[in-house]
Amino acid sequence: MKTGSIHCPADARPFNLRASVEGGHTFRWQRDYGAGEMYDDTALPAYVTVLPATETESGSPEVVRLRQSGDRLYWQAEYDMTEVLIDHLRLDDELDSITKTFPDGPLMSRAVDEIMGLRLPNDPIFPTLIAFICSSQMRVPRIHQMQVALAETFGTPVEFDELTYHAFPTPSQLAAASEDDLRALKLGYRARYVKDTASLIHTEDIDLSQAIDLSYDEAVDFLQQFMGVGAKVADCVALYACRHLEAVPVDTWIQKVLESEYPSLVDSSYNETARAARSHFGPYAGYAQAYLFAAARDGL
DNA sequence: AGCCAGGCAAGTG
DNA sequence: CACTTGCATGGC
Repeated sequence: MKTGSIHCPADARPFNLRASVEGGHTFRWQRDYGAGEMYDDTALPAYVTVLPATETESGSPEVVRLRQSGDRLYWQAEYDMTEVLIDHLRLDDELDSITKTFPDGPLMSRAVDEIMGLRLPNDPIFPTLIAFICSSQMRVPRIHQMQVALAETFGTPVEFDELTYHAFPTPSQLAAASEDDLRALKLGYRARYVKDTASLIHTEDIDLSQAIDLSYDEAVDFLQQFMGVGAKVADCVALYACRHLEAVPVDTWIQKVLESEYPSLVDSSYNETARAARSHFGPYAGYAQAYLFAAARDGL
């Protein structure tokens, strides 16, 4: 096992790992109570994820543990994860410059003050697509719980530091599950959507990574071909996995924020409201959305 | 007990 | 196109 640390570049500070991985933007990280030695000098939790085989040098799923101490991130893995983590956690994003592009407003100012350091993820597309299909009419902790159940039931086990972790299932592994198998994991009516989406991607051998190279509009159209993916879920996947930072997913929380703080942006149709929000919040509108979402959920 | 949660698909007018 | 309805589950 290798260990190492990353110091955020001066122009990319600050960083808030907890806000970034527990805020509902990614469902891939779990608190890791097995990482005893990572708790030596701090009360902050350690986290663990399993990178999909498609994202690793080895071509196999790889475990990564992470803990923050000040501006430094400590990691444990089988090989050097510096570049992978800089990419996945967007550590090169210059948050000061990004937040300066947000329009002024009392709620926005409070949100940036309180939650500064939140970074959007660059997550793998398939797990993100499934997670946000599961997100419909669900609360953040239960969405996370479903992803853990999917990984532990259908994902490839990976040994690390004498413990067993599980990668998120591949399209092939999920396509092999029956709808009843998925309902047993308490996915409810989303079970059919997950089954259909995994099966389509597997049988047609669809390359999801093309959504990164498409324009935002094209990416959203591409993503909505999948069962259970409407405008809002497509916006989430575009933002959190396809690097389209202008996407503004308008969920019930953001809808309430817009109604109270930005009423002129609200329209009866989702697409018109989201378009108005993209236009108003600028090139990093997705980041603005993330700060407003966190502020709303924190009751600011 | 009822309402709501990071909505969506299918049906109708 | 706009609007309505059914859908699983669990916490408050």
